[in-house]
Amino acid sequence: MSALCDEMEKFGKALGNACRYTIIQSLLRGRKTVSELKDIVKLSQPAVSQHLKTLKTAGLVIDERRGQEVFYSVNSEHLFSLLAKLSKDVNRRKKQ
Amino acid sequence: MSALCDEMEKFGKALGNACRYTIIQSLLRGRKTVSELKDIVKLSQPAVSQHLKTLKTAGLVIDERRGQEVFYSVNSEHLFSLLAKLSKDVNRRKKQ
DNA sequence: AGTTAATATAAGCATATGCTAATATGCCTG
DNA sequence: CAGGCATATTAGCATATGCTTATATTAACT
Repeated sequence: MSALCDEMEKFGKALGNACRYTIIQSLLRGRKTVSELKDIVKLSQPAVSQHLKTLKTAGLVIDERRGQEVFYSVNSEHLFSLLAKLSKDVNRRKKQ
Repeated sequence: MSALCDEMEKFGKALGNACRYTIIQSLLRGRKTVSELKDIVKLSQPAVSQHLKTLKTAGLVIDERRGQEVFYSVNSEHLFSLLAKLSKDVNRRKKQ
C-alpha cells in the first residue's frame, strides 16, 4: 500500500490503544518525562518506554534528553499534517 | 478509561490497518458492496466482511441491504465528530 | 572508579488480531 | 420449495501486541 496509507496505519495503531491515547493527551498539555507519564497511565516504566517508542516510530512524539531524564512532547507538525490529510479526505467525499 | 478514550481507541484500531484504511478511503468516494470492496482490497470475502464488522462496531460505516447485496458507506457524522474532537484537542494544546 | 537514578532494551508469555477454509444465513428466481 | 448468489459467521491457526521480569545503558554525584 501507499506511503500515506502506511503513515495512517501507524497513526491508527498509535491511537488505537487506550494508554497511548492517554499519553498523547497528556503530552498535548505539555512535555513530560517517562516517570511522570508512568504515574499518569499507571503502568510499569518499561511498558511506558515501549509505548513511547511506538509513538516515536509513528512520528507522533519527540524525545529530548536532559541529564538523566528524557522529556517527551508531541510532534505537533506531524500530528497537524496527519489530521489535515484525514480531514481533507473526509471533506471532499462525494455526497451519496 | 473514559468513553471518549474508548471511542478513540476503536477509531484508532479501525484506522490502524492498511486494508481497513483502504476500505474507508474507497467508501469516502461512494458506497460499495462487499464484493466490490473485496476486489479493491484483494482479500477473501470473509476477511472483508470481518473488517467491515470492525468498522461498523467503531461506528465508522453503515450497512444497508438491497436484495442479496449489502451496501456499505461511511458514517460521515461520526467520522466528522471524531475528527473534530481530535482537532480540538490538538489545537488547544499549550505551547511549550 | 563505584553508586544511584532515569530510561531503554531484551526475553518470555498470555492475549489479540487477521487470515483461511468451511459452513450458515438471507434473498432472489425458476 | 430447490438452487444459486451475496454475505455473515465460525473454527482454527500463525503472527502481532502488550505486558512482566531481568538486564543494559546513560548520566549525575561522590
